[in-house]
Amino acid sequence: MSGTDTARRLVEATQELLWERGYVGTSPRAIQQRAGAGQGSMYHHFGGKPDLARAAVRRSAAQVREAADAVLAREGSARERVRAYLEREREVLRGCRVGGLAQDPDVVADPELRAPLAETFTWLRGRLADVLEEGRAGGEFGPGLDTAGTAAAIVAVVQGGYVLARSAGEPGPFHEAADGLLALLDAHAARATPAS
Amino acid sequence: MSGTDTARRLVEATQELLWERGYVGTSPRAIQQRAGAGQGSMYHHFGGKPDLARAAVRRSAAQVREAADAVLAREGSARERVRAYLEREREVLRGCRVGGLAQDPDVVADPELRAPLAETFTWLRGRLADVLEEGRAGGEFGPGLDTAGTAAAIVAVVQGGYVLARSAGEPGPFHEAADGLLALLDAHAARATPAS
DNA sequence: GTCTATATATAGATAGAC
DNA sequence: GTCTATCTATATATAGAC
Repeated sequence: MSGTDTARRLVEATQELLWERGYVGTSPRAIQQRAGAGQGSMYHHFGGKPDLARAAVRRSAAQVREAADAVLAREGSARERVRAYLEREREVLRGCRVGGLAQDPDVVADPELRAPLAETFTWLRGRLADVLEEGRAGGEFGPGLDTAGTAAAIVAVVQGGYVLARSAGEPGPFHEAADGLLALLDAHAARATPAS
Repeated sequence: MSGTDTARRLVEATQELLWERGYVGTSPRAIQQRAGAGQGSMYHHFGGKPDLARAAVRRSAAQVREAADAVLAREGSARERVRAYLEREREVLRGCRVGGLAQDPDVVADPELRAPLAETFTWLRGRLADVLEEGRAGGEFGPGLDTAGTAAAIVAVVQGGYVLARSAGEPGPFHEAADGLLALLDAHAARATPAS
């Protein structure tokens, strides 16, 4: 079972390094050191860096989807669940474990590496669209709300918010963008239920 | 003058490579080959890769600001200028020359490399907020429009739209997010001038 | 200003002992 | 399963000739 444990540690170390340094910035040597595993060990369990990266990216993508679903499945209005999703984000300056990899040309060029990214964002947009649709059906938003487009905008604001925050060196811009989007969504809610 | 020309070609080659492969993925060797310059030439004009990268990032940032201002300074309503900015984007799958660098840890860790990114997005958010403010003053939007927050959301949707598009392998998600945001903004416009 | 030679470190992996 | 030795290529630069 020690072997299985080593394989798991190698994948986890790769996940961390991919998050921090991207694919091109992650070396087999760094993975081995962080996992506390030797070279022979790594090449015994995995075919090499691309093989390890594929396992790591699949796992990170699954974790991101799970974390998002945990927030979106909570009780509350659609507006409240969207707000919770936008404000759930932590460690803004670290960026997104999955979205950050889209910047790497070697990732987008490899179908097996890119697939988990595509699946994650397709799923997330659909999940958010479902939440918005529930809200619209319940009269929370006006009937004209473009649920699919709004869902795509929400996901984009989060991913772009990371870019703005990392560029600024502080998390402020992430929250400004998220709050700005929520305020726009509230205008739609106000139309459905005019203020007293 | 040949030296000046070589220096310019080195900077331009570095700009292209930073856009395509990021900082960590760009080698001095690749820069020299793309610029058609020798090693001695490169190290005569620049102190090394970080020095060259600083010049290249500053130039790319200035070009991005110039291109954005060209669109935002055009004639038309605020809504129309925001739409023009969102739809101006080309070559979506290549991403943003400036925002893409925010993913690189070596870029955000170097104050001189990160500064042009911070300046670009601070300027862009302010420029968009000004456009929205003009629209609000002219009665185009309701008085409750959060111009600064909306501006941040617009910039984030563009940067995040690139992430979604590159993840998907096709530009569709970029445009879906942009259209979704515009539709939300239109709800605010509709409140200012109720539909007949 | 540009060229070629040289130098150290790391990337990424294979081979074979244990 | 893990370890050490070894290997080729590249990253990133410096030195000094021309």
